[in-house]
Amino acid sequence: MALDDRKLDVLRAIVEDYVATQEPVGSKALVERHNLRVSPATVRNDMAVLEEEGYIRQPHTSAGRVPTDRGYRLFVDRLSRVKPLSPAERRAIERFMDHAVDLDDVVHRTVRLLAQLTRQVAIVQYPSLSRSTVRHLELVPLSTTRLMLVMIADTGRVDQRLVDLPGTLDADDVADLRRLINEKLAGCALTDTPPLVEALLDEVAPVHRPAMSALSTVLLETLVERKEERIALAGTANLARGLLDFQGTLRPILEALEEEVVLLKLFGEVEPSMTRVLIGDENEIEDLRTTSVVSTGYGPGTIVVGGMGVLGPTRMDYPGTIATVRAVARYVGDLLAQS
Amino acid sequence: MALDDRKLDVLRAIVEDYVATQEPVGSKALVERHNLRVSPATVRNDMAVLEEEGYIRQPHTSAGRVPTDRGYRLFVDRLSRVKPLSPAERRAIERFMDHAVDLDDVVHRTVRLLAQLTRQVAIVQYPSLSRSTVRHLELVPLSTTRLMLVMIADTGRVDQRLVDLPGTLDADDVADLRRLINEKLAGCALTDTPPLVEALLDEVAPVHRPAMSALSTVLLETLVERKEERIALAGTANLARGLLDFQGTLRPILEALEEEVVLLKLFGEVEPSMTRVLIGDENEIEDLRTTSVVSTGYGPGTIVVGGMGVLGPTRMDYPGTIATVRAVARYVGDLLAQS
DNA sequence: GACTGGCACTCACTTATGCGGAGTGCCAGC
DNA sequence: GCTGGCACTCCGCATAAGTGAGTGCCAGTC
Repeated sequence: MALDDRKLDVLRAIVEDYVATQEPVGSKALVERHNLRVSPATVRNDMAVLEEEGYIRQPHTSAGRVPTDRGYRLFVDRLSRVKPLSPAERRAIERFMDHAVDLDDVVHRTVRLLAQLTRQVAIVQYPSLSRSTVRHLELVPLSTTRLMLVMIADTGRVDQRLVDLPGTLDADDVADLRRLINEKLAGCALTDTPPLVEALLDEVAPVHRPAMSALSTVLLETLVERKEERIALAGTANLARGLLDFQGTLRPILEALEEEVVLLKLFGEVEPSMTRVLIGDENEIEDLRTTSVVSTGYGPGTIVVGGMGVLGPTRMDYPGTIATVRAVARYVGDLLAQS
Repeated sequence: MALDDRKLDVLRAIVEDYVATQEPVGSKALVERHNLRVSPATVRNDMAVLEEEGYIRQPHTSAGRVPTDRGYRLFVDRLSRVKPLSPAERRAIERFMDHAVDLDDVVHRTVRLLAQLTRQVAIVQYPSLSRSTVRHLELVPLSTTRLMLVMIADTGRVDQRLVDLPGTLDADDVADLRRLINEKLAGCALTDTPPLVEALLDEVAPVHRPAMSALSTVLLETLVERKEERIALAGTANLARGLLDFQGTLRPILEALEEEVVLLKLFGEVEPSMTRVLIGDENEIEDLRTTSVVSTGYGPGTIVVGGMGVLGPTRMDYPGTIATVRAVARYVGDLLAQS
């Protein structure tokens, strides 16, 4: 059954009021606050239809109506326009982000900024190794039998690992190895490196085979296997604000948020410059079924190196949140493009 | 007024019962559960004295007694022995920590381990830069006018910063600079470096003065000013478990926990192998006055490179928590000593 | 003097009962 | 198809009464 325009208006009004007041909204209040040009009784009839279709529901008989997940979905898809950010917000983003000194700082600032602007929980994925390329590999001798391998990715991310050598190497040997691995690997996408690393063994002088072998093992681990993608989180205190939203469910939500693996799922398939909205039930993760997630990919230009987003009660200001997430993601993308 | 032994026994019993049940404890229940060899009436008299002295209090007339912060303090100082860890716990520590691959991993595992074992919020400070020494400085040319400075500390911690050069440098120039700064700075305690960095300017060929100047600015920032000490946090979900403990105060606590500056205060003056217990009111931080913090320093051998601890309701199992924090800190210290 | 049993009292917590109000569904009329 | 009117439902809140754990105090005992 098709919903006529007025019914959609009613739904929109219900969502907006409920989001604002957090209280079930009744027909009378509705006509007063929005200038629907009809009487409460008419609105009630519309509401009955909307309820039948599953877009709203009553917490109990003779209470006002509350949007269902399905109702929010319709609202997000068809009834709302993304609100442009206020100049103040734009300025806040610039002011806050422009002081970032390195990647770590960028990520930290981003996540805190998002949490602050949206007043929800913010989640930012560090630029993912698997989507970046090697900028430089550094070998630092710690002793004659021990190296530290430092990998610098083009996103600015730095990873380091210890390498225990089977034999000893002097400074010149290390320099040779350093030159060699950079020659072969610098500039490659991380995902392309494994065969190149294998090939390295043949390039090296026989004396250095064992060392190279130890090194390449660690290289592979660092470059590929170590998928362990990092996540930054902020604003969990905002969950406690809406205590009404999460009656007894706060605990499992906090627990889910501490599991990095779980969070990474949220960004599973972030698409370039696409904002994704996951509402309540739609969430794969059981414990997050009472929440909504607004997420997007980010990165320099059109490339996506990671995801960021916010998580809050299904009762959230979708247009505002979507706008904020997009704006921040774009800004961080530009920042990464510069460096 | 001195408290005789039995009164102390009563206090101990009250603390233990209250910690276990989370409910005000009455005189009758007390004699039943602990074999104090006296009647409830006698216990009541003792309780009256303890209350007068401020060690316990009644939530309301005709309720059982609850320990005050002062009561916990006495308990911790004089009435409890640190519980030895169970073999299972020891094994858990080893099993969990031995898979750590680098410093980041050590810290992450430590904080999660602590949270899990104590069922509280765990806080671990990354090995602090200011207490460590420079192991190696690396310069990586990103373009002819841009370098990445990577500092490796003896604790395994790695920091990086971008350096924009006023002019251009080729690979050999960079190599020269690298050699120079390592010659002068490697092995120094970070706190000792500022004068050495100043001196660097005179050591360098006049052509490279401007470059060195830019570099030394960043060096100073990285080595010293950048006190921004990092913190890892886990187990915030455990706060929600004791919802009874933190009625409306959960939000401010979560907020305080997100402020790294606040957390660092907790470790302000960690002392070597000293476990510090901060109970309720004793905490400097307003919002954390309803919580207790058990913290200790850690590091290789007797050196302290950072702090770790747990935070929970004042109603916590102090002997168990203290034992766990100590054991984990010692284990991590040993781990750092090895590398 | 220290401990005990007894007893009256206090006060949170629970259950029962009543009431007001917001909101609904339905219907007859325009 | 919209509206005003009306009876009905049920939540939320307040008041009232009952229950019980726990106390403070006192007089009595060892």
